[in-house]
Amino acid sequence: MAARAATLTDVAKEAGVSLATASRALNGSERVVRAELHDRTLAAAARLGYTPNAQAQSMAKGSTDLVGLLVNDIADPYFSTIAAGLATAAEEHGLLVMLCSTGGRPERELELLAALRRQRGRAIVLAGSRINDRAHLRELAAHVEPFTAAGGRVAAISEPRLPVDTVVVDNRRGAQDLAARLAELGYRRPAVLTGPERLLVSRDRRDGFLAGWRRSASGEPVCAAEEFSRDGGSRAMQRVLDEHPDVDVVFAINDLMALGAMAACRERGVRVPQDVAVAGFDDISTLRDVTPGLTTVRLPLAEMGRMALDLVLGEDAEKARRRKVRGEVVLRESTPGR
Amino acid sequence: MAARAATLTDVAKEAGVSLATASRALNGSERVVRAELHDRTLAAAARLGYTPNAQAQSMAKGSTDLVGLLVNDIADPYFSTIAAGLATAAEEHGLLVMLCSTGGRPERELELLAALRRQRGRAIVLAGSRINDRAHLRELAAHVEPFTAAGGRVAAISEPRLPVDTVVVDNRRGAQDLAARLAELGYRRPAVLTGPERLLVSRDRRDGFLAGWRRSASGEPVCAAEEFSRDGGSRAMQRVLDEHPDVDVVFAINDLMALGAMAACRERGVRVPQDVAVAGFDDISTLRDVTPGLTTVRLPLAEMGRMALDLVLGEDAEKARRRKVRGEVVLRESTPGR
DNA sequence: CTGAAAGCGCTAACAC
DNA sequence: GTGTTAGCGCTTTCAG
Repeated sequence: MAARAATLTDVAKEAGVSLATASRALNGSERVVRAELHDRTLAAAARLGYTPNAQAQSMAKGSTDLVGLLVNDIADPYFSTIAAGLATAAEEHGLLVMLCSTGGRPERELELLAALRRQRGRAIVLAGSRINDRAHLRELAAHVEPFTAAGGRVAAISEPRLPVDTVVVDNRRGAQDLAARLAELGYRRPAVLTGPERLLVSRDRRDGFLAGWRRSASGEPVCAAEEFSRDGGSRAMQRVLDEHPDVDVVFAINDLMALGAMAACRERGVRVPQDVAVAGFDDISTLRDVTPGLTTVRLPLAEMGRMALDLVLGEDAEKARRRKVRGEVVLRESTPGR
Repeated sequence: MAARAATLTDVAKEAGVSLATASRALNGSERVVRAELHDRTLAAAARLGYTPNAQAQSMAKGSTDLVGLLVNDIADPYFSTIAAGLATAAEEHGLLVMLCSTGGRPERELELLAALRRQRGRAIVLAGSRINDRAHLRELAAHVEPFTAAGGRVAAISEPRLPVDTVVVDNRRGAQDLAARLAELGYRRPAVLTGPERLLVSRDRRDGFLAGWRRSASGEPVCAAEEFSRDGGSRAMQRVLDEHPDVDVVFAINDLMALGAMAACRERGVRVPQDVAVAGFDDISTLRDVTPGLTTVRLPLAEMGRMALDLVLGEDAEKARRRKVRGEVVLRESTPGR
């Protein structure tokens, strides 16, 4: 066993035609091959269980139909929704998506970017928050530059820190709008549950919220930083409950953290929204049915994946283009107002 | 622009060494190359922004470090969790995962399987329920067979319908156990919310539940089939509420459908669990915090991804091996008992 | 330890 | 129309 896979040469021999003819019949342009030879070739291919070798094909023609997608964590619904959107768009273009998950580790991000470069895909999409680390950014750029110089295309879905096309989420603005709405609803003692300081998403959303709050109401929000996850949200909420029991509304930097926060409240016997209101960010679809309904800032996640692919497949506009995405505040029962 | 990427030949020339030496220094075994030439080569490579061409490499050495993963829907947490588990395991083996999402369309599954074959990956993992369709199964097998015959490995995470290694989830057993527990809790008028009949997961879970129920209590469960999703669950629940308002417990074939069912109850003013109890299947992690806590059958999703990779990388045991996975009933507040 | 040269499977000129 | 042949970028004998 482990016999080698049938090659085009095998097929050509089996069909009694030349290599070139076999290639044309199987993978090349239509009509050029006489019907009889065409059929004979196809029959031979079927008999041999032949499948073209994509590696060899793309070497010979110097181009692939692969696009790489790099995400922080594929198990996170934020990224899996983006991935799904991008995959759908890719299918329409006949492209194959190579999806890699970095687990949020910067070194791994570099490794995977390198791996994607090696695959010589047509394009690479980087989804996932940039971190505030010049050295890492420089290394990233060092990979991106030769790739684009060689004709590869790169886009990012994140803060615009790299010299590539990027789908920019207006995190500040979204959080700011949310803060304004919450202040309007009569809340006065806010807390912000953030992720690690180095994550730009986290920083932007917090800063946006603070700005929006200061503009609309008095009372400085308290902040608690934890891991960027459901459990982080839970821990952050517990700290807030311990240290600032009078807080009346909590903004968690994303829905997952908000989920953890709500769970923490439940465990402590703190009622949401009667005792404390909770809001998140992203509008993860599986979370739309939690109770009480979670107020959040809706992001068009799947659409963002599609936009990134469009950017990366579109005209090469020399300069790094920006496509801005705005979040829309969605008020639900978790913030009924006072 | 669009200058071609630097090749090994370029590097060799730049470093003033032979192609073979450059190859050895950059990608081959260590020590064989004298330190000086080694360094000179690396320097040249860095200067040129050289990255090996993986396609060419794997052509030359006749093997890849790609493994393909085919899932129904990457946006579904069931699959994204499996994918994450598999990706983690793949990383440990230095393998790259090529993730493809079929959207549940059988034709697309075939197309993507073919694409994965073309990529000549080392292995392919098929995750996702098989459907009850002999023709489709035959076509699938027709792709799998030549791939394995040529030394490729294939594993499935699903019902064992294909002649390949498979991680088999004991859906019947899990549902059966759940039924027994619910009967024990005193429920007497059950309903089952299923997906399309052709989906084997759906069928197995329903049949398991029915069997378990009949063994433990009287009263035949009513069934409602809808789409295999949150919205399907909602619709199915509405129908049950309309046609069998006396139902006291509902088993939804998976957590997503259960979520939809709970939402439908809320909209109708039917209280869960006071008026009707609800249970799901899978134990999706983001759904562990819904209220009331959802009774379900826990599946080790990430672990299943890892197991599939182990199978596919392990000794080729000639015969299609089976690794059975059992679900564990997790009782939560959505089924407090009567 | 280093270099020359033969492929890996396929496409794309280029001839016939 | 169809066949021949020269690469695509790299690894790997096989000689030196």
